[in-house]
Amino acid sequence: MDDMDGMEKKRKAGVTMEGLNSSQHKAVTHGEGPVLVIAGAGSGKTRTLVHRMAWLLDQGVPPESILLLTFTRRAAQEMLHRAGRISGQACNRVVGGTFHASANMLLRRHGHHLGFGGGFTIIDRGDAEGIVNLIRNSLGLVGKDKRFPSKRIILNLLSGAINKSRKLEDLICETQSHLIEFTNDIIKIRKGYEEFKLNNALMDYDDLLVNWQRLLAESVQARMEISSLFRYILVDEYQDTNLIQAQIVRLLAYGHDNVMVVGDDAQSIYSFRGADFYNIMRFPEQFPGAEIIKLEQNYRSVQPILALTNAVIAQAEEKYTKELFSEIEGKVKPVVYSARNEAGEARFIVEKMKSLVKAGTEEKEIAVLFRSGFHSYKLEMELAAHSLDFEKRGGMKLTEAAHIKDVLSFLRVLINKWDNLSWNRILLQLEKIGPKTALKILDRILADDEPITALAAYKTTAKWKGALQRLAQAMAGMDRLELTPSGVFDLVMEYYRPIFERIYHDDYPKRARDLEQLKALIGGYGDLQSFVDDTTLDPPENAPGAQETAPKKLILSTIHSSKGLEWDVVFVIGLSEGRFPHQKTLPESEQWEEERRLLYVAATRARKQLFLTYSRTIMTPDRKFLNVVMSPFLREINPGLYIHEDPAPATGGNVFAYRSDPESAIPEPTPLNKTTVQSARTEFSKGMAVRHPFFGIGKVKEIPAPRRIEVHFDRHGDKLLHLDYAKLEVME
DNA sequence: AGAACTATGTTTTTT
DNA sequence: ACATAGTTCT
Repeated sequence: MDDMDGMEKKRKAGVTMEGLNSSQHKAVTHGEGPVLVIAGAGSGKTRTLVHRMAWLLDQGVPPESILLLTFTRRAAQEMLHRAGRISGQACNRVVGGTFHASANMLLRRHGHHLGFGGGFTIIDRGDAEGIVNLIRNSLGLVGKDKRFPSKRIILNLLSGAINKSRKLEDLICETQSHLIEFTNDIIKIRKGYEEFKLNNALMDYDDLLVNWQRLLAESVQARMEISSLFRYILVDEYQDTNLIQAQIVRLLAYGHDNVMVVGDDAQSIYSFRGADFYNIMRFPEQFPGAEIIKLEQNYRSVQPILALTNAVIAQAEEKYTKELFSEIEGKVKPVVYSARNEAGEARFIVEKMKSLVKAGTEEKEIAVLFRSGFHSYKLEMELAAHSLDFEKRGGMKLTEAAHIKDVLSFLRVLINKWDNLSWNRILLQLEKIGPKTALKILDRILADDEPITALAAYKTTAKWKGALQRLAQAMAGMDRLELTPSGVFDLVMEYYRPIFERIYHDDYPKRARDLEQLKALIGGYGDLQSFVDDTTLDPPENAPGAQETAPKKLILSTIHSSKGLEWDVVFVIGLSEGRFPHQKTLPESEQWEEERRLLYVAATRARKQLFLTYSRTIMTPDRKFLNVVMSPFLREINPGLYIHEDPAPATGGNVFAYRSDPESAIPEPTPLNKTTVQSARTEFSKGMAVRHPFFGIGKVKEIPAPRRIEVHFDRHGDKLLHLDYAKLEVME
């Protein structure tokens, strides 16, 4: 990075191509027409795009005719910044961002206002309460019908449908058909959904893209206008696009086909969100005459790390064959560490970290990656105990926090007075008003032409009447057009602060800082409508003007959020069976393959040193200990590719199904030993009835140690067994 | 009796 | 943050 800084500073005009290999150079200087860059991890995909951007600018292409589509807003900013340094030109006129942000901007420009003016509501997890209540209410199933699906099921169905659906009608239809499976009362459900559909136009992230796609597909004029506006289109992480996004790219390039997409099929990890890596395969069909450039040299990792990551991905069922190689010197093999328990795993990591830091590694060059957010809890505690500072990524977003949503609902109601979900949220904040009462109030006021006035006039003898009046008064005060967004915000806070301090009495000072941040954000907007649109679709992380602060701390991150980043030292933790891949994943499924790619993404983040750790015992949801083995993805790999550190080797028992053969360079994977997996997954607890092939039927008496079990057998008395040896079956 | 509130346990990944 | 069960309020 540093040498590149120097290189970029040295030049004033004329893009330098130093440090690019011939394939990259070819991609960068490709003048016109479609290009597909298929590239491995760490092969300089993003660098190629950055250099192309700089090169285009250097050729005299005006910045505003370049459209840069990336996966995250942060990635776009980073790329624009770098291209600016290389070309010596300001890139702030290049349009860059996520698909959603660009869609929002372009649609606004074409007068297709999105957001809440039309009564659309974005669904997310936090809105579950409102949605489910609306459904239940419209079905007349208030707290009676036990057969009615739970909130969780409805939500899962909705989000499942969202990921796949193209149109609102499909969404409703699909959810409805799933709901029918869960209930026997088809007519009721249908009727309820019809009403639900009428009252609540649902809009999800993909619908925004559909709007964009429709605009481009249906209006030749819009298509012409936009495609002549953006003469060069660059797309990063193309394997993470969904079908609509691919269509949008196709339509955007109408007439000129100057599209360059880069991607790696082996790094496709977002299928649960609708991403389809076949988009990469289909690119040449969509853009006839597309040039395909492969980047196979890795510029990130040392060869031993690459050997291991290659082995991980070599097991994939379906892939473009790419054998990555690296010329970066280094002999340190990745380390696989088997800990006895999670505490041991955490201790190992902290100790290693401390010695690395002592030896001169900067803390910001170390990252810990894991499958799910909660896998790092133990480690977080251990780090805190050693007063090591860290930044956790992949947690909650600013706009997902409850208190931020509270404030946003006021703003949303001001934009759309019939936004029932936001109203619902506001009403629930009042004491003595719960879901039922809120619905009753909503029923009345949403039927009115002026909900706020109707609220003020709401007749009731209940104790909360005063609170309702104060709310109505405050809302009426906010609902004035001459107010600036900041002005509205201040009024909201004036009303909301006492409520805020009551609801979050535990930790409101901490949450108050988020509200300050929101205030700063809102200050950058001229009108409330755009603010509400933007925060809903693609929330900006920082207030305008706030410096993007490069973290100086050690990073803990979910693998998903680590995409596209790299560190000198990477720890991938929680590589136990049942934890990675995620428990519900079935072998030989699409999902299984995606989990494997996830491990690949994680391991390829490392430049110099890679640690893969797992614990032999994990805690189950019901606080029982579960004996587990190494993740199947690691068991498939030739142990010669890593150093196995094992402070307490499992005695007996073939933990590693893989039989190493030092002679064969690329070994055949041994199929997983199903019985081992089975017994490893079985959990035992006190009082459980079990069967032993020789001792017969018995009852678990005690579990003295993680791998030991004491059983009282009907005929043979008490026996202390070792789980590695004993073939115990659980009786149902 | 029904609604609101409190306490407790669990949690896949996210533009 | 959500689900669920159990308790208190109206």
